Amino acid sequence: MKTRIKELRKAQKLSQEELAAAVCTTRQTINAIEVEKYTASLPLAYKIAHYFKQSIEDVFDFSQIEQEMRDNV
Amino acid sequence: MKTRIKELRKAQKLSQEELAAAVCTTRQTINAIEVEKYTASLPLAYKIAHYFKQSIEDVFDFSQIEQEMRDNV
DNA sequence: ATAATATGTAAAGCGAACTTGACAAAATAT
DNA sequence: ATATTTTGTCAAGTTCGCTTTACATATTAT
Repeated sequence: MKTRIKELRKAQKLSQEELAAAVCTTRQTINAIEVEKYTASLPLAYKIAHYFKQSIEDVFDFSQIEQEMRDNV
Repeated sequence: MKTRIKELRKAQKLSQEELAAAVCTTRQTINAIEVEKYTASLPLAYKIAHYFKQSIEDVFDFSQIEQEMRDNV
């Protein structure tokens, strides 16, 4: 799933490790989410979005899911 | 995690099975989320919230997570 | 140029999210 | 009262999110 995490993180000049610490997870988890290796859990998605003072919908891109629902997959 | 799913579902007079079909999952999964047996994934949370034309933050209750972050757990 | 920091990735392992099939109890309809 | 629908739950199995450890490469600082 595409996200704006890298963009928001860079804007604050934070490393993956610093963001990880801020949301109580590991650098590898942040990296995996940024490079779309897997999708964040709901609680982690909330922590990340909230850290950047944004809504989950603003940080995570659900257009593919909407597409799936349109296609009734 | 507490949610407003049951409340929203009842307001529309939907069964768990009907909601499940609408968001492409199973009755058991909807039930498990309603009775807080486990937490929805991010994509499923989006589908459910979107189905009710609400934001994820409006349907799912993150107050416990905010509490944890305050307590720095 | 070299040291330090940041990023990408991989493997092994654990628990959580989800599925399918099934059964019983509760609620609703006839 | 009885049939139907709805809800709760359980067990077994699969996949996914996440952690830890580790190593290699890339970027930045001195």
